[in-house]
Amino acid sequence: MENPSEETRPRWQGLPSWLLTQSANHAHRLVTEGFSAVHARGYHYRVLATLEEFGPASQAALGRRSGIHVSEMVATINELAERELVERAPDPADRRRNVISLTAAGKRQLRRLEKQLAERQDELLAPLSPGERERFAELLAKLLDHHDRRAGAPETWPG
Amino acid sequence: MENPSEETRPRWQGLPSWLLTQSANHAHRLVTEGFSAVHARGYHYRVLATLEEFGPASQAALGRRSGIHVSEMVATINELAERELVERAPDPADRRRNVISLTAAGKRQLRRLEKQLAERQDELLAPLSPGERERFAELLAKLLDHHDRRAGAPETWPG
DNA sequence: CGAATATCAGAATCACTGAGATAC
DNA sequence: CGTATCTCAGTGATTCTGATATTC
Repeated sequence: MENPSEETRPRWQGLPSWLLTQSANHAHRLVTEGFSAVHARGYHYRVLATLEEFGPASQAALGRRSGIHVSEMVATINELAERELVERAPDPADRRRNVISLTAAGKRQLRRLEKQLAERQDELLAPLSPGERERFAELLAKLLDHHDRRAGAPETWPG
Repeated sequence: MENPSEETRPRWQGLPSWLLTQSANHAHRLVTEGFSAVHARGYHYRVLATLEEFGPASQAALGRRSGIHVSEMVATINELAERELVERAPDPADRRRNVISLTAAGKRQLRRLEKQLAERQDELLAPLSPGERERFAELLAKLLDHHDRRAGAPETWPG
């Protein structure tokens, strides 16, 4: 009964939704590994990148721009501030707010994270030719564009 | 500061790993919704489909074939048995084991689940032409095949 | 004895909800 | 007053690990 080389493939393994979610698991794992190699997680990268792109901002604004839930943002900023990768200062113009800004060390960490990210993309796409990679990204973008229009993007990622 | 139409797209939104994980979230959501429309979850489908495909089996064998963890299997079979979609009987030949088998009601439920699944695949792939859908599945299969060889498939899915 | 089976309890991760205090 | 911000506690879903008892 316990045949080690199982006879058939379960029927669902050809379904697009299965292929997609399984591939995404691999992608998630690769990226998470890359981040944790420099002692970070996905939220750290997203906050640092958003800060570099849009400049200093309140935690709420950062959350909107990076797609991170406000209550997650608190913990994320705690972690980044503790390592002095960002600075958290009260906003003199609006005392409800903290102004979060990128430090020099934060910028250096962002460079490391981007290096990891690039390497892991390459690892993820290893079996595909350059043409296939392009086609793959196009198809995914088309799919995502369609579904994001029908329901605001949920925004999940390695953590 | 809180411009409602945000200026630029964050840089990571073009990354294959991002596109893939976001698309997978949509796929996961669609399939989960489909299953819950008939009061089921992914594990239920997988167990029922595996039973139909391979016949009655112990919980451990079912787990290996469907990629469900043994300890998850207990709860899953509890849920299915309570609704009489499967039968759980002690194995006279090996008293450690339960023999799980599909009931007529379970087979009917499996048909409903497969109908949902087909519909949701279609919804997922809506923006793609038939040719694109084929190409998409090929690329995903190629990716998955590569990575599954390097690390035994983790097997996650709607639940 | 070691290995397999079924069960249960608990940990880790992830994203969210809800409530509170403060400030606009 | 209603709304926004920051914080924290807790929920629910998901997937493991570990421990136990039983049987092979």
